[in-house]
Amino acid sequence: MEQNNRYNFKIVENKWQSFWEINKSFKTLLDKKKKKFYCLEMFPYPSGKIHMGHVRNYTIGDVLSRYKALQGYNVLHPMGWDSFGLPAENAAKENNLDPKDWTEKNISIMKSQLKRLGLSIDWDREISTCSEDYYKHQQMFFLEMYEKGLVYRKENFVNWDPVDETVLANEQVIDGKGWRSGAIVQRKKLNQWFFNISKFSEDLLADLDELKNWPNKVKVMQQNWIGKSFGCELNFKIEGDLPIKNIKCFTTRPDTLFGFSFLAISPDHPISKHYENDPEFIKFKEECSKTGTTEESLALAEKIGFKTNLKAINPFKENEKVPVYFANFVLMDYGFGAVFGCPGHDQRDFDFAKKYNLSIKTVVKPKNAENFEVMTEAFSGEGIIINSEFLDGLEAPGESVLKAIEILQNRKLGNQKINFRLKDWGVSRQRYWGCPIPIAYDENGKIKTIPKDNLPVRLPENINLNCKGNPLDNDKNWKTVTIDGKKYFRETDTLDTFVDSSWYFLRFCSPKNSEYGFDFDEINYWMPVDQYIGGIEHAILHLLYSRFFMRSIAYNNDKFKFKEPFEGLFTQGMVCHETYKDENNNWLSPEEVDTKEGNYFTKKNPISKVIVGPSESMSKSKKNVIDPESIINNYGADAVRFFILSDSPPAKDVQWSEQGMVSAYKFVQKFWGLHLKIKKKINLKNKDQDDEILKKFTNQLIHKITQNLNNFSYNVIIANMHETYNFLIKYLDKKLNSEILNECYEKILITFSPILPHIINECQEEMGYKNSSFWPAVKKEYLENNKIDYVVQINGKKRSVINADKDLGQEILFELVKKDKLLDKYLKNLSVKKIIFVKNRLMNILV
RNA sequence: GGGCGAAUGGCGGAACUGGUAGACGCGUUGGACUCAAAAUCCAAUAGUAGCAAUACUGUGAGAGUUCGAUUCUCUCUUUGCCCA
Repeated sequence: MEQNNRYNFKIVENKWQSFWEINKSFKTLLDKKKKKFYCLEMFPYPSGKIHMGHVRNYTIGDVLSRYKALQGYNVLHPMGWDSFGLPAENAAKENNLDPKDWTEKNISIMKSQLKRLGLSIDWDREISTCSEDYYKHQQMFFLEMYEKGLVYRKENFVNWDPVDETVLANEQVIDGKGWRSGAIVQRKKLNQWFFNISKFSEDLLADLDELKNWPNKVKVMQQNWIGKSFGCELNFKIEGDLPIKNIKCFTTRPDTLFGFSFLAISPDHPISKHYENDPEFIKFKEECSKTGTTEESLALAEKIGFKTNLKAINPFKENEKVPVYFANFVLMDYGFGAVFGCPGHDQRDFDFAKKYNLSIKTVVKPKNAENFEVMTEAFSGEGIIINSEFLDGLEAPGESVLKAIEILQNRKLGNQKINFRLKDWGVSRQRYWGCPIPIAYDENGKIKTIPKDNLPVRLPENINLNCKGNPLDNDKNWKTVTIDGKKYFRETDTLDTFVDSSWYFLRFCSPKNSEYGFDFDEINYWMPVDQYIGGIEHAILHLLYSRFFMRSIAYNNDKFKFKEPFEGLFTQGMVCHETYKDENNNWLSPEEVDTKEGNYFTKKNPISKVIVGPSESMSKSKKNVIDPESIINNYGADAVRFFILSDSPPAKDVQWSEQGMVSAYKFVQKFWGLHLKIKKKINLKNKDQDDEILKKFTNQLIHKITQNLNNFSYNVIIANMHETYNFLIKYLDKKLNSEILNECYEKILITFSPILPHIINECQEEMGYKNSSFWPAVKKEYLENNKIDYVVQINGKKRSVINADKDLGQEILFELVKKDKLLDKYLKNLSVKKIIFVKNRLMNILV
């Protein structure tokens, strides 16, 4: 029965997906004889369903994995689940479920969705961070790091949501309010666990240079985040009514000390204990605690201060004494919690000085300015030092800073110092659904590590989540533990989920190892990740934490043969869609919107108009999402893969387009038609003539696709595929040599297979191609043409194209130029002044 | 304010180390097939002038280097991201 030649993707895709699953086609084993390639995409959070961002991310990785496998690499391409985290806990609360059940259900849905994309994943290596098999190793790492002194506990300020009674991450604080409760966030001091990431500041910064296959943008972002600054530690002498002799402070601009007009210290500075009982100060501190802890919120908040009776002495001018203020814009954990105020040349200090009527001195002037004075705003640009005695005339901040430090050091008033912005990583979260911290406390609060044999510290089951504060803290039964016959209380904070994702790439190398998180033989073979692929939003935190984590577990351990976890990084753009709102300003999903002749209407109410907003990255809150599942159902995985790669380079955002999707679908259908035609032609067994044109086309195609794969120009590969179709469908009308066609077609199919694995496998099977597992080599002789289109320019303008033999000399080509009728009118009656000749390319004649 | 990028037809984008700008796709227009529509196929498609051959203009704006610049340099505009 002839099925009108239509390609049934449902049958074919299902057939090959089952084939891959049954045959474990993508299972990888350590094989030291083979060159390895570790391709990793950022693993998803199991939020319910996959979204288009996942489709794009995993398609890009899959194309690369399949290509590398065809090139003969032993490819590791695993997938897992970043499955601890707040959404599970919140969903469980709302629906009275167990976070574990909710998570596992989502995983099973998303796993089947990913399988339907036809990804070449070794599912035997699947891991899930919320499973005991995973987090028990993480607890082990925690204890090892604790032993090495890389983990510690200290009191620190956090964003506290007084309604939900929980700590909020900075990004969960929106306009100073809790993202869920809407309560005004407070600064609260809590005992927290910290990873000593700052110990590696210098190393993390310096090694960025080694990461040759990282986007420069990401390296710059990490550089800024680590924030190395060169400056000086000052020890101000203090006079006043308190038993305080000195206050330490860090500054990058000691050259502006002659503009010193106040000393600002953090409200949390140790000195504050002398004001604990002062009602005015308590009021002030309360006011300060309303400001968040982010640098941004501090920068935007109004500068307020509390004046002490202390005076700080200017180290350069012993007789000059300035007031000391507590100020809300000074953070305790940067520098020493104190900054010297130079209002003339720092905007924050300027604002503060204006408010409290402090003097504003000009000590730097722009290079070419005369009689310069700071008036309405601080001048923080480069310039020349003035009004500063021995520093006058120096270029600021270059030589002036060095000179100032030199003098301060000579006078024993300060020391050169490198300061980092990077702060230690607070990993405590007052949450249930996370990895328990393997620590307990005795009755006096003394720390007791849980013995390694007692790991894992399991999360309790059937817990009441609808309590205030941390559910683990409320579970008295779980909380108490007996170790060596003695009673202890467990740490009830769990680890930040960024810890989970800081080593999962190691776990993929040895996913089943129950003794330890990984096997050294295996990680030293597979690691580092050759190509890591994910969104730019993780440019700083996740990538920096992972780099830190690698260093910390390899600290004092020489078994690691690599240092950086990710050799290559690729950050893909987002998938965008127009946004829609109805007349009442409610977001509308694309399915609710109808379009007629360029006008948009809601489907429910065809009279009401739709307001079309800009195209933005797909997000549930704006409802501008397209569900991958229904798209795969309608068009098939191959077509979805083809479309998601087609319109934009992978590094840039891509615009979702229904028409583009349809066109991708049509391509798959058209290709099947082409395949049937080719098959017929090959069966004709016509062997009469040679076919250099087809050979040349095929070789050039392989060359182009190979290059485009190497450059992540996947959108251009899609164009190459269209070109191939356009070429072949016409070319088939000619009389062809079946053998050559067969040979070329086999190669063409291989080059298409990373993008369209299902239909290409089907074609290959139909043709009986058995040796399709190697990426075809290019025959160089076909890359260069025997005939060349020489461009002829007159005075730099293209006037004609002459098709002639390759490697022609200038004289011979010029003879051809003279015969060219198109060029007659330009050359007639004019003398040739000069000829520029580029071999095999062009001739530019100046007349 | 500082740092890093980006800007090419109606749209997404292509162009190897400076050498035919606009590949490929979408959209649009015209045509074929059809009672009709969809689908499919064919053709055209940067702008201006022209029946046409063709000519001129054209890669955010302006300058520069060069025989020749989307590509290199400088200034500016707009815009995105990161940091403050």
